[in-house]
Amino acid sequence: MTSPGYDPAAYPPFAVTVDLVVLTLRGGVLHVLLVERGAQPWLGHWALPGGFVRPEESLDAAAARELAEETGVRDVPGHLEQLGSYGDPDRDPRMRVVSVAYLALAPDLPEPVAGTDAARAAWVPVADAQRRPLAFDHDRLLADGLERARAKLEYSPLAAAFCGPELTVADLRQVYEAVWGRALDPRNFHRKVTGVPGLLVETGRTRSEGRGRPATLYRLGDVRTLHPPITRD
Amino acid sequence: MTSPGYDPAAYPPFAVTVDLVVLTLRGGVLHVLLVERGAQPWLGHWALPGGFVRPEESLDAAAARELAEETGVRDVPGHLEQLGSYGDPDRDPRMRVVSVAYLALAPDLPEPVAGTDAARAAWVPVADAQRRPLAFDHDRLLADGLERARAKLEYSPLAAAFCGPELTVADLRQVYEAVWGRALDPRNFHRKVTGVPGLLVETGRTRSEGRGRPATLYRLGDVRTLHPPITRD
DNA sequence: GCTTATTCGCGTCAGGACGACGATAAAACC
DNA sequence: GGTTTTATCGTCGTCCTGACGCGAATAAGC
Repeated sequence: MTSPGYDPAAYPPFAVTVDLVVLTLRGGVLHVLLVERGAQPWLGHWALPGGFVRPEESLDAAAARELAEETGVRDVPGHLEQLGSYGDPDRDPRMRVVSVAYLALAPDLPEPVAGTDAARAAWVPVADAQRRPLAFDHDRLLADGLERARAKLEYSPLAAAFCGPELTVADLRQVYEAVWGRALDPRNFHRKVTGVPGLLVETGRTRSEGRGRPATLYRLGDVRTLHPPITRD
Repeated sequence: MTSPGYDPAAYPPFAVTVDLVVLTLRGGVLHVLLVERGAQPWLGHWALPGGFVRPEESLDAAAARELAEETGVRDVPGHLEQLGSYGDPDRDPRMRVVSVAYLALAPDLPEPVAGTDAARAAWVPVADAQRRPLAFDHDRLLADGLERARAKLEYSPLAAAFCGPELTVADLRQVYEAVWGRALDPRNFHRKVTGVPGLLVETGRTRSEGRGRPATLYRLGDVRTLHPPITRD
């Protein structure tokens, strides 16, 4: 709530940024979008992409804009949601910064383009990204984003955000296996996914991936929550 | 992430506040803490309590400080977690404000004290609070906080945050019924709650509420997640 | 063409959790 | 003592689960 007696001297202004945890699937492996910092502090370290919120844009709009800029794709398909805010007083030595983190899930995208403030940008396997120390508190942002994604796969159709508009049951299963880091029984997974009413709509066509029986092609239905959920235990 | 070429003219500063959705149980009815605004804008309207984040405190610390100030209790027992951030450009006509919302769950507390910037403060039944238009975008904050609380009761021991250190199964059930707004079968609820390993630890004593058989008194165990969950369907 | 490997999709089975509800236990109230 | 109230335990049929067998439909090798 905004106090009526706002005194700019007593409450110095904050800088507000958005940081993005962008996840995608490349060759069955979960990747996260990272940029290499080209300036102090944390010069040379890998960091999550992000930037300042502009005066006239909402937080969601700022996240969407940054996502498009950093991936080089105009309208990024997939999913974008707020993750949380991180504003410890010493997270940036230069000034007081509050960062609003966003989680993005996208299908496989082309190689990213480095922004003006980054030396380079790349898709990094999540396992590698978690091994190296990231800039600022981005280790925690990444961990929180991963946990959010893992939890949401259980009760939402969000796994489809990693796929194109038409997908097979095996596509979905590959997403779950990559995000959860665990193999799933193809037969039980097939039963559960096709058992959620309204989740998958048959297109009538099939897709052959080379070897094996062709898989039925589905479009995503309009359900928002999975009943019953796909549990991880 | 923070750009090296930060230009204060290009990126005017933001005010950062914390707003609190404080829920408690009073007489079996879910209440939320509201304050009546004593200044423009939204003078005379009810709003969620909150205030500015100070230069040297973290977001969590600011939320805890405001919670203590607005309730008048030094160390508020219960639970406090971040809900999300709300920063639409026009949410406050005076300046660009980003508000970090927090959700607090507390046992029954004394009547609140009005802060300096509020005409008065009161516990308001949630059903009443949702009927009147709250200041700023606080309708949405309240709705989001309620949904978060309802969802978290399913898979976390958070319902105990509404109770004291010693509680009965009926106490817990009353929390679930008040938050979900739905009657639950006492027998099935008892089986489910006592069936979660490590959730409830017997104290060996009982508590009599007047009529009826005395209930076993429990302390909360140290489980973080409920396996299996208490579902609402 | 025939076999083999591979993937897809369906079916079976036992175990566990569910909602609905009957039955018993231990207190207060009349 | 009898009734009411609340707590706790038990039963039953249904549904979801993981483990796993099996046929169907394709590509690759011979």
